[in-house]
Amino acid sequence: MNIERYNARVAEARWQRIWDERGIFATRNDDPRPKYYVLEMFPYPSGRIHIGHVRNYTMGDVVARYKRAKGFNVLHPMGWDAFGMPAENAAMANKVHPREWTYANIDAMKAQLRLMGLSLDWDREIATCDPAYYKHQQSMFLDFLAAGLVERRLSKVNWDPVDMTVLANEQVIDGRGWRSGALVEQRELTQWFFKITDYAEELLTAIDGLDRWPEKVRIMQRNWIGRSEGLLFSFALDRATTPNGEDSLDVFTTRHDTLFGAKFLALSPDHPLAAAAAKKDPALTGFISDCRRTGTAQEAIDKADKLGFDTGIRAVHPFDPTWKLPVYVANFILMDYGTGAIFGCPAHDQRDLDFANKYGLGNTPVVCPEGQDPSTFVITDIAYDGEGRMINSRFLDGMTIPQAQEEVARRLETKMRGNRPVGQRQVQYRLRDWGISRQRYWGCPIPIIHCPNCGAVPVPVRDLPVTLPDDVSFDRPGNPLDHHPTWKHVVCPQCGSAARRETDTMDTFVDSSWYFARFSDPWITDAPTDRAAVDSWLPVDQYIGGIEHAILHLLYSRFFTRAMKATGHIGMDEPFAGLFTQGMVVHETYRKADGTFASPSDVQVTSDGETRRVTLIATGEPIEIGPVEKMSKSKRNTVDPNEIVEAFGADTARWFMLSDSPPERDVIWTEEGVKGASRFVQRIWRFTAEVAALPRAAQAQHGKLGPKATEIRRIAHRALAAYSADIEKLRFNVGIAQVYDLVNRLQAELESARGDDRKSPDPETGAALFEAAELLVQLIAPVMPHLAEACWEALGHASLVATTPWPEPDPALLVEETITLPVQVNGKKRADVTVPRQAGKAEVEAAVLALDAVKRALDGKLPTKVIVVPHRIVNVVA
RNA sequence: GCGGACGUGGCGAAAUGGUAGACGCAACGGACUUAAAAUCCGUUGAGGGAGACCUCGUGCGGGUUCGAGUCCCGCCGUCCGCACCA
Repeated sequence: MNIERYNARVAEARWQRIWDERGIFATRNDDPRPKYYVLEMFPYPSGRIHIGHVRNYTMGDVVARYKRAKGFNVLHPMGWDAFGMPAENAAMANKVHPREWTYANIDAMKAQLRLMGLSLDWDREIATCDPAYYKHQQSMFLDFLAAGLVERRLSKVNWDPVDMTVLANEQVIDGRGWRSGALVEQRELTQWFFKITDYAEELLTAIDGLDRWPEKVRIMQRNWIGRSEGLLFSFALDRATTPNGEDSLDVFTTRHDTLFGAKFLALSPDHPLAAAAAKKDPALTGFISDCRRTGTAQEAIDKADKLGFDTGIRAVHPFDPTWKLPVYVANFILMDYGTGAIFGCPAHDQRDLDFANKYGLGNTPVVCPEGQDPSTFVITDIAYDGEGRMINSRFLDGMTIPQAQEEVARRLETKMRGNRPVGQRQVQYRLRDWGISRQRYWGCPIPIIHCPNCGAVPVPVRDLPVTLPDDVSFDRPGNPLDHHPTWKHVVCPQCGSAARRETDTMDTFVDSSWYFARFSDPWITDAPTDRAAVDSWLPVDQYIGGIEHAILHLLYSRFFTRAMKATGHIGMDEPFAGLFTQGMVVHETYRKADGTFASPSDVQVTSDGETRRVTLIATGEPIEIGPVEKMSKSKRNTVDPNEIVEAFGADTARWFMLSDSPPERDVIWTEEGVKGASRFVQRIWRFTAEVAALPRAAQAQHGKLGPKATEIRRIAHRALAAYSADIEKLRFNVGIAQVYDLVNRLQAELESARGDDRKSPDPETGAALFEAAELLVQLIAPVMPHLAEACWEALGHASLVATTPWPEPDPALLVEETITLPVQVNGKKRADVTVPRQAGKAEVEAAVLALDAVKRALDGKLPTKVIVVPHRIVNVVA
């Protein structure tokens, strides 16, 4: 029999067209079946899809297709995170308008995505740069403003001098802009902030409920929020020493137990008291500006010495009015954590110790480790931050750290200075409010008008959206909206006087903080969400994306969902019930003799026995194989999804993406692996065609099937059960191994049924193989949907496998009457024993002890114990 | 510094405390073919043995257990995140 090779290119186009024509992936909100919302993080329209997108969307698509077959009403939408700086950079470089550039990219990428055969509901496609989308973002901004969740304040900001914009703290990596890589400067600007810190505690505690999130991400979020409990208290200052008669200084500490080990106080260089003191002391002014210079450079922070400047101010110890402490300005104190001032206890904090040693301030240990003699406990270069008992601490002596903390807190809370207590317990967070103002054109305009009389006035809702002007120039750096001749000149909606439009746009992280909600009903025009739709679809059941969004995007989305709830746009707190972070696609690097890199598509890999050799196709030049690395333009180790689809088909790419590595781990893209997947495509096609041609008995009469047919059915149904469980758990690589194994076994059954003379199997076996082939096709359908349709058709079906319910394994086939157990003697495997499934312990034991191999292993010794783990293993102990 | 993950054949990897290495890749041997491609069959952790089999083996050292890749303690190594957070 001559079976034509499966032509992926022709078949894939055909089935994509058929799916399209029948509209089978369009999702209805009024579908009564249980919902399932699967979402992959939407892409930035950079121009071409990356192989990493292929991995991401394949995973989502497998889940979507599987859940659809399982009877769920599946929402699987796609959109575009379409605002952002690359569009402006392109505008500057190529004189193309950001809108044109963006939409051209969207068109190109959409065409690429379509080639992947993803079961997406394109009717719900959204782009965040569409006024129909950002209109609602503006209205929610105003709602948040009204609800007190937005604030405008003068703030020191991270200024990226290359991109000429403000960056969130999270966008500053090692002191450099996350996109430009430029050294970030500090500037003071008036900025809009979302008050995410109002939700710090809730965002933290709710992490406990995110039980389908990776533990890694949950920990990262916890650390980012950075809760710590401590004591806020004030030192009295010796007014004779302060610049303007200031009489107290607030500090925050988590180690109030060490108060009797205090040797100094330290202020941030940005602290108001430091500024006041600097006005009277030029040397201090110089010191402070030195601190600012080293402040942002990345390595400087690691290696910078602890530097301080004695202000001459003296503070009074809260438990001893005669005990005076020097107040320094120190370069390692952060203004935006706590109060921007600390007390230093050198014996029990390494930074304080470094500082004290440098300035000769000494140290007094106040916590002595258990078992150590306090009189010999001395601190020199290494601070002690472990547990122990209090020493040298007057009324605290002998207490544990928690006891001492409690005692100090209690005393300072009850001690009054003036009409307020000296201290109070406080919770501090590292999390800071989210500054969203960006001095860019290609973003969502902030709907505010600045009026000289009325201040910052919201744009009336009837005037939304505030749209971006089209006629902008990118000839000079800075914000084109600000340069625009007319756009910002408006009248105040309240008093009618000449006013100025806010020219800042929103951080693009705002755009991506609610798109998942918009997909629930992207058509509604008078509100961001339809409450019935959004509350029925959300939370997203399975969200899939890269680990790089573990903090920012996910935390912002969690905040935004709460803010939307507070303003009536959604009915829940958490947007993503299940989260999966997939690994990257990595590739070998190829380095030419001249040190430059060669692209995988320009080289040929050959293997002569032991060693793999790589040569440049064009010249035959030998190439050095470098380490496997993240794909990047600079290393040229990228592969183009289009080329892969062209050469092998989307199904092959999809299959390979999931087959080689666990999905959370990086997968190495190899030409050999892709070819292996491609071979398997042909193998399934051939097997299915062969089975379709077999004579087969009519269905049913399973009850009296012969052993051969029963075994075939058993193989198939077991694979079905195991595979389904693997897909449920997103263990795609293991599931795929099941499929390989299934085909191997079925092929072997087919060959053995044919016998040496290549005769056709009997009709009963043919029917069993046919059923097995049907199951096989259904199993592969989520991963290789086009091939599955083609095979399904070859098996004689007029229906689409994409709309066929997921098969259920026959429970009777999952158990056998006899089972084979491994037998161990003293923990080493010596034999197998086959016993009836229902065999009791005694029966199994007798069978095992009768085995020759067991007798031999026992070597005449008597067994002292026989452990029978039912259906698992037997261990004979002698 | 703090936090986390990981360490299994030549490679990617499997393995509810229960037969370590499923499955794939690569490699080797063979079949088919004038030949190649494609396909199919076999071998493939290390060592020993003609063979049935035996010994060793999951980074290192201990421990718990009838039984440990898996659990506990202590090291070593690699990767990731955060980082002067009081």
